[in-house]
Amino acid sequence: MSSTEARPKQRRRADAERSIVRIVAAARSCLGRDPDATIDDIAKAAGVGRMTLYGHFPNRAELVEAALADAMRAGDETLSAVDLGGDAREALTRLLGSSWSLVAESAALLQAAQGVLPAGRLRTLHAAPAERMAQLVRRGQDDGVFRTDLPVTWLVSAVHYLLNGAAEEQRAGRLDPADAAGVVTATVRSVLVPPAPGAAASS
Amino acid sequence: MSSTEARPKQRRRADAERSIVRIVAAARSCLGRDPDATIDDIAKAAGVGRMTLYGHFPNRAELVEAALADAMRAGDETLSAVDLGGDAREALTRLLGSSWSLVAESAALLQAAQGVLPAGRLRTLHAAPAERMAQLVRRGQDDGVFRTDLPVTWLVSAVHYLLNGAAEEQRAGRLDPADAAGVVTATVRSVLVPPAPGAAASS
DNA sequence: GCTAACTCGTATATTCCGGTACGAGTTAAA
DNA sequence: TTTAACTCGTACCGGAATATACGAGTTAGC
Repeated sequence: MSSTEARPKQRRRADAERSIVRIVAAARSCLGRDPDATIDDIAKAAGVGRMTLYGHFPNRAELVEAALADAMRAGDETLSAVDLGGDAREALTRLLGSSWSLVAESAALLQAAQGVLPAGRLRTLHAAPAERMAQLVRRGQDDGVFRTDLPVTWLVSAVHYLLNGAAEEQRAGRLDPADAAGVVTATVRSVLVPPAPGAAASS
Repeated sequence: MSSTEARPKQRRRADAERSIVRIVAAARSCLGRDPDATIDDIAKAAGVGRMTLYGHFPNRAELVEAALADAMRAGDETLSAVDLGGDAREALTRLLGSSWSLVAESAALLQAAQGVLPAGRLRTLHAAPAERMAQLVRRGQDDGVFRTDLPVTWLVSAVHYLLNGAAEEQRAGRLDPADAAGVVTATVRSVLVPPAPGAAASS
């Protein structure tokens, strides 16, 4: 229910539309690098005056919300192209392959949003990709290839934390970007696949 | 090389000693809840004036460093009591059992430190527990019960992210504190134990 | 070409927080 | 008991960042 830019139908001049697009893009890029980039930084990166920015976004919170929403929308779009049929484990590999780059790009953005957005707002924002993953997990469970001894919500969260953690490692230079995707999928897979039955060490 | 409180040998009056202890404890508690608690909050929580605090810690950074160092020292102490012998998987369970509560308490503290401390400083601070875990992982690998297809540094990091993630889930009320420890160990175990050999779905 | 929408600089207010200055009162310890 | 260490309030400075005020110039769209 934001009053400014969340109206796609609202009549606006073409240049204003262009400005908004550039601002949101700049916000994604800047916040993707530094979670607490300043409004000024973003405006500069967008090639626009700070005042122009304020003309479209009443405050910082609504700006990062718009940026995050845009990133999620774009991400969900790419993800929707992934074929989730067939063996759930292979589908997982495909889904992660597409997800990884997206997460790596906007991990810091999410962190930025975390400090500004009203908590629950965040969850609704990335409910879509989370649900996509949850569905895949459930199907894998039904097919008997994914573990059922842990709650689905936790499994999805765990995947989320592993992805974001890997993004951080990569940004810190402790994880070679070339290996990253493979490492992530291998790790996540072993979280979802049921533990080897005979390998139990204790009760 | 800090000049204020990092001298255990320095002659100080008993009440000063007491103040410092209370301040550090308050810092751990406050920052453990809110990563950007203000200096004033901490002073109040310690039942001490802000000026007293500044009398012992020249600036915020050194305060959080002291708090983190104290938390790590205490943690490392408890962890050193854990028997890491025997089957590596059982040792892992024991180690996680002791680690979990510690992590859950000071997850936010670490986040606070992340934004203030000079990057590398952080790593040296919790080098001890990380090394402890790394050693266990390596031994498990040598014994053939832990996977060897991923770099040890990543495995340790992954465990770290899972622990902190679980702490966050618990704090958000999405993970029952009663189940948490079990869930965490089950998840971590499946990350470290080699993937079931026959279960591979694709190349 | 007229008008409203848009751009955008500068200047300023505000808020918050960290850190300093000063100084008086209090207490531990020789 | 004397002294130095410690406590601690109040007030202030400074920086950084968000947000507002004003007003002049520019441009899209009818």
